[in-house]
Amino acid sequence: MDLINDLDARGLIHDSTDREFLRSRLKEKSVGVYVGFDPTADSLHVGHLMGQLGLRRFQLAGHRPFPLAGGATGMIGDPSGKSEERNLLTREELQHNVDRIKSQLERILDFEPGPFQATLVDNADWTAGTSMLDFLRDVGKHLTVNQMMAKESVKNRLSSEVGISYTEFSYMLLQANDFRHLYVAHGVELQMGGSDQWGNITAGIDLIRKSAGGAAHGLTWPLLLKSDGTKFGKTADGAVWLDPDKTSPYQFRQFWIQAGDDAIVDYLLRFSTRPLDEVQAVIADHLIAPHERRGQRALARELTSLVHGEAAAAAADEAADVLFGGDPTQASLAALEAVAREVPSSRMTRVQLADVVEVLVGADLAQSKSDARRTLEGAGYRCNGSQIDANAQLSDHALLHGRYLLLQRGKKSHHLVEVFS
RNA sequence: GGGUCGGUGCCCGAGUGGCCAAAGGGAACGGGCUGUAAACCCGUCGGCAUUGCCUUCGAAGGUUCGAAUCCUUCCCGGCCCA
Repeated sequence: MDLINDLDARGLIHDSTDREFLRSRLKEKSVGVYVGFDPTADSLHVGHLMGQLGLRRFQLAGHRPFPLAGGATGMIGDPSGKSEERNLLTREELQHNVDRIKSQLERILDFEPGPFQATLVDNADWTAGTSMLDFLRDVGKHLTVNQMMAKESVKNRLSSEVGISYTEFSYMLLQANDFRHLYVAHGVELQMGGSDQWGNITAGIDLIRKSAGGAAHGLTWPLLLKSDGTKFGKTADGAVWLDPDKTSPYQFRQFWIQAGDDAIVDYLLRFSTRPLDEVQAVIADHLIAPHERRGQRALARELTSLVHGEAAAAAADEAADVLFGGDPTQASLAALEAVAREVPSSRMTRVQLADVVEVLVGADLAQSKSDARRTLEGAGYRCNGSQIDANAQLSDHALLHGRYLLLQRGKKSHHLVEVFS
């Protein structure tokens, strides 16, 4: 099966330029392909995974990926998919974000020298030094305002009350210029992105045709929405980040584990980089017994391993076994040490255990003492797996392996206390 | 600038002098059921405290024994007029 059919079967093609032409082009040579990532935060999140994995699929199929960090475009702000004008980041914030994101982009692709090696680029490198006059002559001249206003992203904002600033209106030109630069400098002839990027991509294709006399291609994937229509990748706690300091490998794993049955089949197809027939086997296996969530487990393991490494993924699995699987008092020391790495923990003396309410607040398992008391009242806490009440003496519980107490609020909040004397 | 309506707890939204920490709904959290799901049922949902106390109803003052509720000034938003 060729790459285009593979992407299509996975539901990853929303729109593309001439598909047959693209298909034959991808067959005849190793194509340079780029995806841009905007440095609006100091970490990428699961939403960006789609772009990173898209590049990975191309690399695995023998093409050359160019992840792009938007050091220049981030200065402006992409109006696509945004209903309001964005606030500009300071240069310092932006530089910080670009640095952090670059290191994340380096994880998923292969940068070792070779015929299909990935190349990380930053559009600030070829944009920052360009003068306004040069830009207007070299880029602006080739695209008409008429075309620009016809793009969906611009049209939406023109008809809304908030309008669009000249700055954001210009964003498209910068992105078009990026595409042309990569086309000329590295032979990149395909740009990919979410479906909201279609207008920006075609602007680049136009620019390349008019000013460089070349044929470039575009491909977009459907933007992922949750079944309730809200943005994918946002949980009640906020975004699910790729940065382990912002979202731990354990939490990252849990995000996928907790995917609903209605979504997981789609997620497997779109996020797994395993061969399609293997993915389909996983799906078939999953559908036999959805309640066992084999699909969720498989995808969680694959992605956690990809983003955080195999060791962290294994530790996260092990920690989850202890937290959700069974009796903590039966857990091995190694498993508890895995838990200690993945859930919040603290060290306390035996004496500090005396006041249950204080301990729960201190462990961040209650917002206030009142909250702790109320939740105790409602049998919401467990210590080492057994429910406790307001009169509980934590020191009565045997320490796990002579060291730990595992506190739990409800089913999903945990805290490990290491007790020393 | 003139007029008018409004600003209440995470959100929406009742409340027009004491019975108001403030109805109701949603979100959230906990319990039950379950599959670490959905739906559903139950409970909690300002803080501190073992009957009580403290801080909240845009802000600051004032009236009153007592104010989210009345008065004054200010700030912010909607609508209408200029």
